[in-house]
Amino acid sequence: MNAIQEIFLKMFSRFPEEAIIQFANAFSEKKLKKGDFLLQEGQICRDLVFILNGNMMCYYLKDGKRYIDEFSLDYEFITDYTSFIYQSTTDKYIECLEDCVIYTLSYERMNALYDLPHQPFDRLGRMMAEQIYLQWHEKSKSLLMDDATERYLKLINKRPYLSQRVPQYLIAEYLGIAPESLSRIRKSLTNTKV
Amino acid sequence: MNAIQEIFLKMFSRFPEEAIIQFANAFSEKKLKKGDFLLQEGQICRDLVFILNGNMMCYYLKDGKRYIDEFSLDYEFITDYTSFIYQSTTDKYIECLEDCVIYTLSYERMNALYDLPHQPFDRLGRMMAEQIYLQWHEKSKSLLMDDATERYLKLINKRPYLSQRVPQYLIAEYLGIAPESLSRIRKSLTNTKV
DNA sequence: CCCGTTCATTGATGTAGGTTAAGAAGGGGG
DNA sequence: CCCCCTTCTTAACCTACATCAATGAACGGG
Repeated sequence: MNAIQEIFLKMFSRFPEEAIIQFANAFSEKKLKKGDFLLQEGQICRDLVFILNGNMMCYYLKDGKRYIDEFSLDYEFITDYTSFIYQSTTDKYIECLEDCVIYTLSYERMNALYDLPHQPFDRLGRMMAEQIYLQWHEKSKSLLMDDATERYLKLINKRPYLSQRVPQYLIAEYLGIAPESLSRIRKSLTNTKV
Repeated sequence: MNAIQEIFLKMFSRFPEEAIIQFANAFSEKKLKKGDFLLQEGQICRDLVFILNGNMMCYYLKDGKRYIDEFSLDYEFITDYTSFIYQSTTDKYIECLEDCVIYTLSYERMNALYDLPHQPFDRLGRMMAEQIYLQWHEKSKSLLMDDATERYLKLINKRPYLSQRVPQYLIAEYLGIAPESLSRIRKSLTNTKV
C-alpha cells in the first residue's frame, strides 16, 4: 500500500476500496522545485494534480498586476479546472512556493476512468465538482458581501497555517487588496484587540 | 412529449434519450406569483428548480443590506445548491420578480435517481456541477480582478436581456455597488461612447 | 387626470483601500 | 561580520465607490 493509496482511502472513505485504489494508481509521482511552474498562460492544463507535500499558488496577470486565485498545500488538489475540463488554453499561472511532491492524473486517464463500464467514477467526479463549487460560491459571496478585514479574518480562521507558509504580501494579493492595506488592517486589529 | 421533456432533450443532447425523459418525468410543475418566495432564510432547500418561464433572484441579507447572488430567468435552473446538497438550513432568499412556472425535483427523488443501478445520473450530476463551478469561479475572478464598470459591461454583454427584465437598482445590488454608482457608471459610459 | 409610489439621476461629502515613497527589520551568503 | 535582498510597516496623498439628500421621470390606480 503506497502513500497516495492510503491518503485517498481516508479522503474518499465513502467509496468502494477497489475503486479508490484504481483511482490512486492512475496518478504518477513528480517532483517540482520552488519557483517551478506547473502551468503558465497560453498552455493547456493536462493534469489534475494532488499535492503530497508542498505549497503552490495559482494566479492571473492583468495589466501587470497579479491576482491570486488560490493557494494549495499538502494533501490538496490543484488544477485549472476550466482548462482541464475543456482542454482549452489557460490564462492562469500555477507556481511552486516550496519544493513539491505531486501526483498527477492526465486528462486522458481521467476520461478513461470516467468511461469505464457503468461509469464507476462519475460519482466521485460529481462529488469533487460539488465540493469545488461550494468552495467558490462561498468565495464569491465573501467577495461580494465582506470588506477586506472580514475576508482576512475568515481566511486566518479557516486556514491558520497559511500565514506560516505564505508571505503576507501574497495573502494580501489573494484577498484582493494591496500589501500595505493588509498591514494597516492587521495593525487596526491588534489595536482593537488590546 | 411534454414541454420540459423537449427542453431537457435539447439541453442534454449528449445523454441517452430515455435517461433524459426519466429525468424530466421526475420533476413536478408549480406556479408562483410575483413576490412569492421559493426559499427563505432558516429553511432547508428541498428542491432543485427549473424555471420554464419567469424571473427569480437569490439574495442574502447582512446588516439590513441585500446582496444579490444571482438572477435566474426562463430555461435556467435555480436552487440553493449548498442547502440542497447537505439539506442544511439556508441563509438565502429566493424571490419571484415575475409570475413563474417552475419544475421542481425534490432531494429525495434526485437521490433516488442517483442511486439507481449503475448510477446512470451521476454523469449528468457531475456535468451540472462542473458547469455551475465554472460559472462561480468566473464570477469570483471578476469580483477579484475587475472594477465595477468592467463587471457591468461583462454582465450586459453576457446577459443583455437582463436589463429588460430587472430594474437597474437590482442589477447594481448584483454587481455589489450602490444604485447611485451604477447610474454614474452608465452616464460615464454614454459620455465616452459618444 | 391627478396623485402617490417607485425608480433613476445628480450633487455634496465621507471612507476604504490604492499608490507612491521611504525606512526598518530580519536572514542568508560572501 | 557585513551587505544585500526580501518583507513588512508607516505616512501622505489619491481614487473609486458609498452614503445622504434632493429632484425628476415614469407609471399605475382611484
